[in-house]
Amino acid sequence: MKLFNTLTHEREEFVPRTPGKVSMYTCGPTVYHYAHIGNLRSYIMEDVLEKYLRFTGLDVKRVMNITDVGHLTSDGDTGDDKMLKGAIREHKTVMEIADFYTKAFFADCAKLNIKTPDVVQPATGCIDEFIKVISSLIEKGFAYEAGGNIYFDTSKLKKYYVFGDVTEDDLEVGVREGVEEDGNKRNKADFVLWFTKSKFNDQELKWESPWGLGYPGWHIECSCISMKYLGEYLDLHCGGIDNAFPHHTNEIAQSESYLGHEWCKYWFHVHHLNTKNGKMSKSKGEFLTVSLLEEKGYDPLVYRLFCLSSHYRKSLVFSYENLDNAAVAYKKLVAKIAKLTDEGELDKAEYDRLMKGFTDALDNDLNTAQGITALYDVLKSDTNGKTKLALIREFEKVLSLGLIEASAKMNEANSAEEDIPAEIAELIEQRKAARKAKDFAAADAIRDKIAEMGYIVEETRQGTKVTKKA
RNA sequence: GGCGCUAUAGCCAAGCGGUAAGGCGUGGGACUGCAACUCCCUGAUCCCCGGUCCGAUUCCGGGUGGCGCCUCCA
Repeated sequence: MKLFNTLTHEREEFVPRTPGKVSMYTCGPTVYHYAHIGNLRSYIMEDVLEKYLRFTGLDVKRVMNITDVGHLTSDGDTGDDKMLKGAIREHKTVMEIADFYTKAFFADCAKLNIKTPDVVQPATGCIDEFIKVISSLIEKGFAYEAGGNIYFDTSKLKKYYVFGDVTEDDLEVGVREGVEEDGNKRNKADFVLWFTKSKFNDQELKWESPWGLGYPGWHIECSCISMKYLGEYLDLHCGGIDNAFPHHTNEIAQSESYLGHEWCKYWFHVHHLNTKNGKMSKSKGEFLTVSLLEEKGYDPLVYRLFCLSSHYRKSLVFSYENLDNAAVAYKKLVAKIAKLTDEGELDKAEYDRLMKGFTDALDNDLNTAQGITALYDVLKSDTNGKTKLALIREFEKVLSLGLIEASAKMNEANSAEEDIPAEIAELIEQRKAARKAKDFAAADAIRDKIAEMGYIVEETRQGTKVTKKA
């Protein structure tokens, strides 16, 4: 398959280093608050990528970190610790906060049919690895101590800004409000590997290190966790586009300096979910969660469909109007699939043709929008139900929209007339009689009454249909 | 200011040199007591200006707009 590689700015054929095997790393959440649906867009698209790689027969090992320490609101020694802030906000300990929001994150993922990675590693579980790598970086001359902290020296690199053609002078410092420069740094782009001097006397999580009691910087965890589980070479690193700089740039700097060779070949970045006012972000305050969508009556999988109907490398504007659009499309899709039966012989030629439509789409830089179209093409084909269902089941291994399950549920609801309470059944009989007598006012009144009792009456081509309200 | 991504119908969106997929909505129709469901029909000189080419939405150059990053972010 072809993937756009942020490192080269080109669509490249994805060729893993070891034939048949893929080592894949994903930057996980900082567990100081709920994930919002913008965060989850990235995880949805990465999930599709992982599943498609598996679909094509590759053996994927995927690792994700959980940031539960060291993520400051600024990368100098000045920012607040996000975890600590969360703990203060909720009057809990940092570890309680981490535990709570880690669980919440995976619960949201489960609702969105996002598979849990093979390895999930909290940063606090790898302190020894961090110390090992930082020590080596100091030894090799890539890191220095200043003001009690250990910094990575970006001036020692041949090339630091790997994702864009920039020099240090091009960068404006303090563009964002509230960012202070750390005077300990030798170079503007240097970043902290290990903190010992911190203005937080109440920093709860501290570890012994050769440089004193302290805690790790944010960037070091991803490099170390990746290397611990996936070795010296990484095929694919994923994350949100906002992490390209500085986070991923710093990861590359420290990893390659430590290893002495190229580290990761392909970089996959998902673009943002925006509102009319720009990027949805936690620091701006207002943000949408999966639970909130559920409260408003949306199936989380409708949001997944919404994400899949756009390309991952395009910013996507969220609005309820757009989500409603997806909700209707989802419902219709499910209804169409529910009508299919597993009858007939598999039509091999048509199966292959339609399958090709799907794989061509996904092979083309994970074009999920086109993949959804391939799904519609299946439904519109004049082939038999067996062939269609076989294809849909295969597509669903990648799309994971829960279409088969939802259509089965729909069929169940349709055939569950025996579960209708006797009083409802009685009303339906009354309504039938009223309709027969052309007393439509009475019939409509009864229908309203039934609706109040939680059931929906519809006249279909097959006759009166009664379903329980969702 | 620098760097990156992007610009296609009311909305979402595909398209990778040979004269514009798909979804939602709208309007019309079939069906229906009504409604819902379902089915059929319905819409675009592809941001602008140059260039390359027999031919450009597609490639190149230059604009303009949107979004992102430039030490919190997925």
